[in-house]
Amino acid sequence: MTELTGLELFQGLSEEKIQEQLIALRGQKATVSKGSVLLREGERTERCGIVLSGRLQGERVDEEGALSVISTLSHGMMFGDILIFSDRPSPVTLTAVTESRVLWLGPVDLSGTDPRLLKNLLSIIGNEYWALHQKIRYCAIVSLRKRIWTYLSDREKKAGEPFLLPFDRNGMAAYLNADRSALSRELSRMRKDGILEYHKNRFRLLK
Amino acid sequence: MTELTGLELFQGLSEEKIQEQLIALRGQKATVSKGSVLLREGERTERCGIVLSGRLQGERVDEEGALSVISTLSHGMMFGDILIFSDRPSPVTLTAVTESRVLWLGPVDLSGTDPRLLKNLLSIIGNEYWALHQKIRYCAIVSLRKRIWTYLSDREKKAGEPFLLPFDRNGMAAYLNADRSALSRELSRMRKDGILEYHKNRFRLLK
DNA sequence: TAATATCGGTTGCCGTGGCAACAAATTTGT
DNA sequence: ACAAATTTGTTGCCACGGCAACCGATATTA
Repeated sequence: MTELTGLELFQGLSEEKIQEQLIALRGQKATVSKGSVLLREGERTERCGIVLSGRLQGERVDEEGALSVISTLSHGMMFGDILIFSDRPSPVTLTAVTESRVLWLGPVDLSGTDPRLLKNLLSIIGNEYWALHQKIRYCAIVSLRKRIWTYLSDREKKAGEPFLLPFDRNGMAAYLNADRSALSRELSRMRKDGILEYHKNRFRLLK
Repeated sequence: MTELTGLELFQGLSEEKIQEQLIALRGQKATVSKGSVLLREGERTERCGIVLSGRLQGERVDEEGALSVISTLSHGMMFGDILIFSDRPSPVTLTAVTESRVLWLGPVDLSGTDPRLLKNLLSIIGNEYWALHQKIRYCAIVSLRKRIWTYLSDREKKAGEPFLLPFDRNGMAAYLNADRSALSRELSRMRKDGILEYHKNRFRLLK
């Protein structure tokens, strides 16, 4: 169970306290297979969760069937946490991109939770809210090249020099709200212009 | 002070309880003049607030100077609430579109707040998160006409038959991430095609 | 009421990028 | 190792919509 002590939600709690809270929060681990759906767009949920391993993806398909990727979740990240206290249904479908292990939590009773945990939760929520604003920032950029560049720059700032994206080209296009072939074309142009190098999902920005 | 009892944050609290919490939350009312800035993009804040009257707008200007409107806030809506518990800076600049009155709250000490108020806060946060997802949904629609239509449909669902938008054309374009003249053109076409009527910011959808 | 500013509509130009179709490269399964 | 499937790159076409420029209408101030 020591794999839980590193999670942001449990920051500042002792091992024993975590175990205690885990019971109060009705925590239980589960393994989900690649492609399975954890949460469906439009459905209410009383449970949230934390990714222990693997990768999840928040996505939505419009009426024409076009896929739009909203977020990707990897180790330590939470999902559904903002929704369980509201009566709103999930705005995205949460899918496992790879086989993953998750810690399910809930239904949550606020009165039983440690105030430190609550503080951690609010901080996590702030981060998710921030990430969503980033996504909006990308969306708002009209020029595809600038959109790509802004996104890659942000990733580089976070991950440093040559970095990996959590996407294949389809996913990247779906996240950046672009046509896949247009994305490929623009990446080629940018490479030809000498402002970046890449191979598959490994990128390095020049200049 | 009875104007506070209707606010979502104070739902379920008695008048006296509200007064008590107001002190704990360091609440104070203020009037802000049209055009003034309540919160600047990139700055941290320890205070949040509730709109009592008037209208605020969350916006951002990109490096080319193009304005992008992220959200509009009117009576009863909160701002900054998600940020005060996280170390993230504000992703938007919050501006008063009209002269407005706001109730400032904070710095907030979690331990001093009523659990019902906390529950209300989490519900409000859920709604804001949801609204941001709506905004992303609009952003993700490539066709301008469909983007406009989706937005207007949502407004109609909420407000019914002929409804008013909280925008002039510039604001509407900035919210829908479009060029103003392109928006005007498309609205004209849609009117000619007989799928909507409008005059200034009053709209009615047909079909 | 004239003068000025703001706001909304219209139109021509033309580049970006969506779309489709195909080819090459890489991965997966048997 | 071969075949099938998936992923990625390339290219031609062309429409959507950004951009600029202009005009009329409405609102604001002197």
